[in-house]
Amino acid sequence: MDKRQQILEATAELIAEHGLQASPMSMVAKHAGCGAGTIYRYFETKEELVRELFADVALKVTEACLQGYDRHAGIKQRFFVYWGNFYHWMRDHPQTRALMEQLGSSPAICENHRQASMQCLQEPVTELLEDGKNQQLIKNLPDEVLATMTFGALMTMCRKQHLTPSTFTTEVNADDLITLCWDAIKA
Amino acid sequence: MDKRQQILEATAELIAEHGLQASPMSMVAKHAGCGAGTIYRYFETKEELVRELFADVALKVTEACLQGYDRHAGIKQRFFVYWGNFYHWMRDHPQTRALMEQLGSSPAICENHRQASMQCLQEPVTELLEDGKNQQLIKNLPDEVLATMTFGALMTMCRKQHLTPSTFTTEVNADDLITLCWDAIKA
DNA sequence: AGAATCGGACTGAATGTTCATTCTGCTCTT
DNA sequence: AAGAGCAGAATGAACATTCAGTCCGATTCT
Repeated sequence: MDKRQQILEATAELIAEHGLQASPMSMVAKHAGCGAGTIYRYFETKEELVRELFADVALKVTEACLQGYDRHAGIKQRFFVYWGNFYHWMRDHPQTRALMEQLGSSPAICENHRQASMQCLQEPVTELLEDGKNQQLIKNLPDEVLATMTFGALMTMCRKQHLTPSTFTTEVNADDLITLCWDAIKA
Repeated sequence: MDKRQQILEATAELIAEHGLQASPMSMVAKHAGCGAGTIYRYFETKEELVRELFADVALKVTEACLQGYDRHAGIKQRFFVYWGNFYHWMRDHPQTRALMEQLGSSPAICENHRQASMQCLQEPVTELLEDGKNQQLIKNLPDEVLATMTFGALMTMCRKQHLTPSTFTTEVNADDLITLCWDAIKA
């Protein structure tokens, strides 16, 4: 029974559901099954709690994205595996998605910490894009541009599907989405 | 000297800079050059203020997107004009962008109000996409998918350029971005 | 062994702060 | 001098954080 982990999980659930500003420490405590003071044995402040949570989540997502990812496979296949994993994870874990979005643009986390936490997520993509550009399979634009556009497109799709599923009359096919992204960046 | 407008503008500036939860009414009042009580002559609650602000901003963005947009021009040209306008506006008005993102996923605005406010922004895009699909120029996927992916990609690019301009070593060319999006959705 | 003591982990009421909102009275305008 | 419009202090609720004490397993003492 790892209290620290329990607190992180409780915080994740609450923020995903109610948003950061509507998740008081007292509620986090109740959700985690501990007293309010206990949280402060593990985290200096609410801000630190949130920062650690963000890092924790970024790590989990990275892990998910790399499931079955073979650094030495073809460019296109790697692209589909990585972003397919990303999309599925985000679609199936709306909690994580909401969390990353809440915290991704919240003044509660400074830009440096955010960058650091997301580093691991970016790294494989950068490598992939560089390889692709060398093989002239991918447009010759900065990695950050290609990565950001793909990330943004998929993330936004997941958000929309979660928040207003009613706007999508038919089932959305994951492969169609990744293909869209691939067509966008391919040379 | 329209007080109501001044209050809306002050709110916009503060939320864009500090975020919603860090923009107390007292600060809004100071920024707008009025007393705290005065705000309540124009808006019932903070929530209503924020809701109106969102609607106001969505309208302004729509207007910007339609600059020089000709409903009867070719599909590709319409696409470039509309999303080019969108991108430039969002890039050059980080305040508006931040606002739309803050309020776009804030529990402070209910999903219905959000939908209603964004209606006007979606409408021309839907028409464009339908026409494009009829002419077989555009992938046969639901409008919402195509629109959401484009919107998400560009919006995220603007955010990233604003928050961490340092990640972009070279100047980002707007046309490259729209081309990316066009390649994504074209048949 | 059993009693006595210690000390770290934990609790939740208390504290002080920050806000949204209200209210009292002031200031123009007519 | 009446009334609309406004300012800003006052109010009360919500919250992050603190703290005085409780609990319990381990350690030392008899």
